[in-house]
Amino acid sequence: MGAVKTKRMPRAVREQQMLDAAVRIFGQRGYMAASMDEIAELAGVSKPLVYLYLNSKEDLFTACIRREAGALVEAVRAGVRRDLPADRQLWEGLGAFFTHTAENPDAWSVLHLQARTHGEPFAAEVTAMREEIVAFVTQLILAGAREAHRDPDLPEGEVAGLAEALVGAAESLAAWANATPGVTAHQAAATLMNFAWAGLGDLMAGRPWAPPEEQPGPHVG
Amino acid sequence: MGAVKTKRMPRAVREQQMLDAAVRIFGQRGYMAASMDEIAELAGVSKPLVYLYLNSKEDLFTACIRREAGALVEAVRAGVRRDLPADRQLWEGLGAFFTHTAENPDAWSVLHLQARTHGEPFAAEVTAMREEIVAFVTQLILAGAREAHRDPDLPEGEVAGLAEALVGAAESLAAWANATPGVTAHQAAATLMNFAWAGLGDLMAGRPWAPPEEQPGPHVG
Amino acid sequence: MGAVKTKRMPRAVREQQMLDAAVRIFGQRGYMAASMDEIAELAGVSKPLVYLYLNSKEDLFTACIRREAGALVEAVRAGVRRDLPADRQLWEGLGAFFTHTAENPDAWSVLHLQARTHGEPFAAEVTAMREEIVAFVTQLILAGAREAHRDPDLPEGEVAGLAEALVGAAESLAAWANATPGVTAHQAAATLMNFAWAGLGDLMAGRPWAPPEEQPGPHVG
Amino acid sequence: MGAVKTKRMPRAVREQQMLDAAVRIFGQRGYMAASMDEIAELAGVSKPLVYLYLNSKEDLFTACIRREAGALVEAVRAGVRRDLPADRQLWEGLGAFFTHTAENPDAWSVLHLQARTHGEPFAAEVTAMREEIVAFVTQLILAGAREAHRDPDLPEGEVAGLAEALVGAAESLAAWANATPGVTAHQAAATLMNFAWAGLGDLMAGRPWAPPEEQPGPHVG
DNA sequence: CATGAATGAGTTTTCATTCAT
DNA sequence: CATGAATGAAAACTCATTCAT
Repeated sequence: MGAVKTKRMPRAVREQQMLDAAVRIFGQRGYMAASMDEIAELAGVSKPLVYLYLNSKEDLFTACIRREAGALVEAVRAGVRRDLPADRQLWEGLGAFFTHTAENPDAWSVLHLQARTHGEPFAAEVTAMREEIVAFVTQLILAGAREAHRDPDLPEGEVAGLAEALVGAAESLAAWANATPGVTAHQAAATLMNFAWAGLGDLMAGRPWAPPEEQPGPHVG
Repeated sequence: MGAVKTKRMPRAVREQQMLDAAVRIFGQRGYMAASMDEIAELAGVSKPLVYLYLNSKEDLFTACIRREAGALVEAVRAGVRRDLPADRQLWEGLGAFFTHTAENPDAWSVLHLQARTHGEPFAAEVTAMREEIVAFVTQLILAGAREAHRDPDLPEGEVAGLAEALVGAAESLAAWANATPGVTAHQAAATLMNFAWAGLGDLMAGRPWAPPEEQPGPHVG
Repeated sequence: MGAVKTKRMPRAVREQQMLDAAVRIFGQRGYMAASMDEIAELAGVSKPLVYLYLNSKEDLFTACIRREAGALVEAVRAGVRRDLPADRQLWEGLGAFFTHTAENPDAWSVLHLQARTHGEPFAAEVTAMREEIVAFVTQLILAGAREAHRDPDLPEGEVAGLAEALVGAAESLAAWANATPGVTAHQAAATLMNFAWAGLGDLMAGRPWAPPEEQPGPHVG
Repeated sequence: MGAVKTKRMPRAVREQQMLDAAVRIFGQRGYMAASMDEIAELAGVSKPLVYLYLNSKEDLFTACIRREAGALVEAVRAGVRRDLPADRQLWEGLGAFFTHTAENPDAWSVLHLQARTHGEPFAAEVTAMREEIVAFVTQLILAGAREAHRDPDLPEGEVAGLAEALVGAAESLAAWANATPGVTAHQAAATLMNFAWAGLGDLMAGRPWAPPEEQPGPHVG
């Protein structure tokens, strides 16, 4: 069922196994419905060992959030070449984001749903990650405006809302792409890129944003 | 604290009191952390009566979701005049949406967070509502393209993604507006409208979407 | 085994049954070794009911201590006629004390051993009772000195130590009498009365204190 | 915190370190609340080593009781010169007793509270020690009566009760002296000596027992 | 209609204790 | 000798849920 029951592993390894199991259970059952029994069983260890290493259900959950938040941010960071123009950077970042969330649905459930739903301490943990991403996007928007050779009329405060909307749309599309068969990370990224960069107005007028098919794009599996 | 304890009320009224209490508790504590004891006490009735009328915690939760989903859809529907051009309809719909979620934070928490986080059956309930809204938005996008007098190059499936992205951005902004002091429903609607209709590209080029300030807009409190 | 399992009793009655069971288990197993399961079973109810009425193990233990402390003080108070000379009052008080502790060995274990051994809060509870008794004895000693028509050379502070020693001896003898077959409450009271009033010196010189056999003495079963 | 972690010590030394730690933890936390983890850490050794040397928590506790009981009896024995008259011997014994208990409060807590509170086997261990002391006191009482040149009217069985009462009073006063600031071992011994030898009757009549201030008395720190 | 009395089943957490190295 | 890795068993406590009145 769970991990192969090997005896006597070094602590670091066991801890990762426990986090693997916990992310899976938390992601599928939800934080409260998840039982430490089930997590321990899936990890292939006894409950006391989980407590010995991770202290409590809350600490275990926090450890899951931290690990997965770090992994997601790292995946996006690794997927973006920072020497490209702003729209290309956004395109690559979205691709990496949708790919990672598609490949780790339980982790995405933990970050997007569970952590936000069960108390400030956990929510704060994801908020930190989110702010990193929002800051990145904000920067891209400003860079894009600069590249357009036009003094942006965008009020400082307005950009925050735009970045928030973009990230929110991305988060929502991730869940949608995961749940809708036949929608790949690539397609999700393209849809959002169009929506965000060209806008519905341009799309309707037949002026979509052109994805750069000729060059190595986002790393989509 | 709860409703005033009056004897002998018609069943329908009692049920609404119970749902009021349940939405508040579920919204604040979360589905699992909410206890039937607390809900019964806040509703001003005895626990067995709650079970007599609403059968179980799951049924009670489902009833909450249904009622609040209906109320939200109805609020949006009532806020839109269907004889306006597409962008105006979208503008009014967003205004109604942000207004309703701001005025009913517990209900919004139940729909947006709790229902999605505690198992398929509940998530399906909100998904149904969401699909209604997505369908409405999809229709608006197609109508907008038609109005632009141009054969939309938009592939059928692509529009679904766009609507999904728009609704997702709206949901995310609702939470953001609720949590950020000083951001009104009107501002949230304007930000999203700009983002969605004009797109980042146009915004950067100095071509924002113009909100119709001279006419009665969305019903913002 | 435990109380007869009767269904649907008024709360006050059930609470006394629970306290009865708890005193017995706490007295025999000790506070920490006692399990709420066992107490509930002996009381003939389910564990949740114990928690519903008594809140927690600590509260339950405190309730036991309070009830039994009150019962013991009341037994001593009821056994003493306050219009007698000091030595007779002491004699009657001791008799009542040894009788009560002999008839309620578990309660005595709770008060004398368990409560003193498991934390300040519990110990404070018995200390209050003890101080009542020490105060009574102190008063008797002073009254006795007055009756002896002699200005007592006893320094004020010294009397506290004497009362403490007398009460301590009584407590210790109670356990001894309970554990030694053939020693009645009457005999324990007589021994201690001799020891305390006459002193070893007088006893050795053949001058014991004379118990008033011709009159109704302590109520010994 | 605990003993300095030195490697390769002879077994006997290590065992004493463990017992030192155990007495301290048992005395402060209580038998059940004490954890083997804490004891091992305070002793500066690993848990398995504790088990290797002392087998189990019960055995460890028993070993503590035995060692401390022996130490207390030895302290009293060493403090008494057997060639003095009975009252002087009692005086010296009490002094040694109060001194030892004051200097070893954790050990006294283990013997007086913990051992008596957690089951027959442990209680029996202290009972054995207690009987040694009671026997010594009994002997003193009989010797005192002989010295008084008077055929003691004291019935054989009565003397047991008297010794019991005296020891009980001493135990109780030890706790009282430990808890009451400003009461020295010397004062406690004097108070009890007065109470026991002269008796309340004589005290009230102004005939206290005279402590031998001119000679080397009990070894009070 | 309404409720005080009652519980089965499950939760997190802790601890004494033992191998394998 | 000494220890890091691991666990079986149990404890306190909670909750949704149901009768009998």
